[in-house]
Amino acid sequence: MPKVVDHEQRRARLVEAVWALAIQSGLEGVTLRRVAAEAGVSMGQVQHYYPSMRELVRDALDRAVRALNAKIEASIGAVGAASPEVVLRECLHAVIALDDESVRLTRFALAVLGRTMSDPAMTPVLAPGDDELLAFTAGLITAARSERGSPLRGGERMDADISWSVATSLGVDIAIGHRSAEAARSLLDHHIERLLGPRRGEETG
Amino acid sequence: MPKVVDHEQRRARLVEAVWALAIQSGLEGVTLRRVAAEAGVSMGQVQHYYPSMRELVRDALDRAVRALNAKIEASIGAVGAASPEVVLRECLHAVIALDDESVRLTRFALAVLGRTMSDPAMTPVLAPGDDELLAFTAGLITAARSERGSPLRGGERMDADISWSVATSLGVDIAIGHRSAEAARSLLDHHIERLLGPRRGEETG
DNA sequence: CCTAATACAATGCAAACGCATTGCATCCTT
DNA sequence: AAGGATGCAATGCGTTTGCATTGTATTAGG
Repeated sequence: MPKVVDHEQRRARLVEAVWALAIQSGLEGVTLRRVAAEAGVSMGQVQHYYPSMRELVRDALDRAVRALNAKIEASIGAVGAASPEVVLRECLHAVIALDDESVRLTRFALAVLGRTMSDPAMTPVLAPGDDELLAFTAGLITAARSERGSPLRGGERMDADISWSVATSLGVDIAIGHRSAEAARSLLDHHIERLLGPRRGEETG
Repeated sequence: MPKVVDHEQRRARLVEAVWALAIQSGLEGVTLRRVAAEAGVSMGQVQHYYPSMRELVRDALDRAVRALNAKIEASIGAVGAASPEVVLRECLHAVIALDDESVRLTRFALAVLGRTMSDPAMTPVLAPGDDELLAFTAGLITAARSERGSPLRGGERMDADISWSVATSLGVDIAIGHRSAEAARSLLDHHIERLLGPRRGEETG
């Protein structure tokens, strides 16, 4: 019965505005009026789609995290069937191979993290790797090691956990400008090399 | 000529109030009036010691970072002269051995990080390990490895960089409640073990 | 065509904000 | 004792905030 519009598109536009504002002037710079202005719509429209500021930011964070995950999963899926080592490398590198959009999203997520801590309802969305992901990664490490002929020592699960920590930490460093992408990449390569150990027959000293 | 008071104590009290407010309700919850109330003083006093909100938060961040570093350096200094491996372990563990106060400070620093990105004047205070620290740590790693009789492969500088990333990343995880202290500790131990390699004569597989 | 529901747009409002100003009490200096 | 600098308390101001309310245009169903 009403005017028919694309709700999804409206929300996406508003959230986009929130991202832009938060990145350029901090989360404190995100107000209903400014979001409306940035999106080029009226304040009434913002209120129509989000009952409160809180909900707006919440959805913006939610969409940012989803978008980031989607990008990572896409680049992982792109490698297709390959050796465990290649897949592992792609997984970890995907986290730090941030295009401009990903940097924006990461920065936004980081900006929200501060507020997040005092708002338990928002926390879960930023939780670290789940059990499933760690188990999968541990499997990759095990396979890659045995493929290299490198000795297994157990603790691959911990190795996986640490590797994700390293990758995300480097990703954050890139996003906030504390590291260049190349520096992060070579660090991650170094980590993976140490992680998988020497190839069969390779000298170690 | 004026009333004589302990300026340092006043500022410390105000900054303490900022920390408390920021942790419990986010940085947005830090206002001049609330800081005054939390510190149990008048708003006039807050203004007297800090010309603007910005300066207040800036000093609060500065003091938080200093306090954190002081704690870490203290626990490192406590080990005195010891083997490189012991010193190295202490250095890295110091970052994740957070007492309640350190957790508060870390959380605060994290809360400010969001705003920081849009305020370049504040950024440097949160910069990662400097060259000096990395060189020192790389030296420890080299020494610890040779003490173990573990082969050197070069790249100790990168190993040092990665190790600090792991430690700080774990520290952050603890502070925001994504990991327990024990879990972080065993992960860090695992990392160090892999980092230093097998002891002479030890089986690897 | 009529009606009701929807999608806004416009405006209003109380609260809260940072900061400026003012006034007074205190204490050292002379 | 006088005087001036300082430490603060109190209050006021103009702006901005999130949100509520109200009004209006649009369109599907009857």
